[in-house]
Amino acid sequence: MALPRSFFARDADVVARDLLGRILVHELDGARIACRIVETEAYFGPAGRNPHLATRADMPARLRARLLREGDPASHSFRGVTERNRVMYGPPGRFYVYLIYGMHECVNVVTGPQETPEPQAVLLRAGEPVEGSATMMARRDVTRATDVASGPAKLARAMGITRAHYGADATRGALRFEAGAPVDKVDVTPRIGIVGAEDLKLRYVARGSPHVSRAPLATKLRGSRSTRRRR
DNA sequence: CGTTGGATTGGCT
DNA sequence: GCCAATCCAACGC
Repeated sequence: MALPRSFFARDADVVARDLLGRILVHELDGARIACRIVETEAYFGPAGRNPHLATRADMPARLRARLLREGDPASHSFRGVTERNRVMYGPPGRFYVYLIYGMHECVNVVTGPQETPEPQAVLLRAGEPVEGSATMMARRDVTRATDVASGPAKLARAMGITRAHYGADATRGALRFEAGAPVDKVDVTPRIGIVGAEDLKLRYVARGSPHVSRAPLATKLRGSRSTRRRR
């Protein structure tokens, strides 16, 4: 079963959280390749475009106040509509794919209530290969399943997602989401690789998954776990 | 194992 | 011109 439009017609933080455990499928060259989503990040929009957040009693008060007052400066939609981000200003449930660092593509799904449109999206940061893993490993030229889609650009590349999918409907078509099983243990942390909004905790991770992206720098986690030997 | 710098396009000021 | 929601090879220890 594909995830319905209504799934994406909710705020980015809610969708990002709920997307963990869901399946991203791509029917390509007559075969199915699929990943179970294990890491996501939510991106909101500029202040003033999200008045309904005031009614979000379930959102942490500090985060809610911050988004209402200052918006989300780390979002690609923060400075208004442009050629690149226009899909974020459209209806939820469509893919927003962009190029970064001149060579990597990253995939997002547009989210947010349809009645009160806001330019939100959820970045797909990592996945666990569940179908066609051999195809994905070959495409990425890696030998370990945990290296296939453990990062936003890796995920896009492994699954054959490019800017050609920009604006495509995520609820139908060759590239789409299927139900899967939601994850109940989730870690919430600051987003990775951004500057200026490091205090906003909008990254969602399936706790304990070995398929998540690697923290870039000295991520001092108290009680850091011991190193494990590979096989 | 941790850290660093280079790659390389295109969006935006 | 500047530099990004990244990745990985190359180092140093």
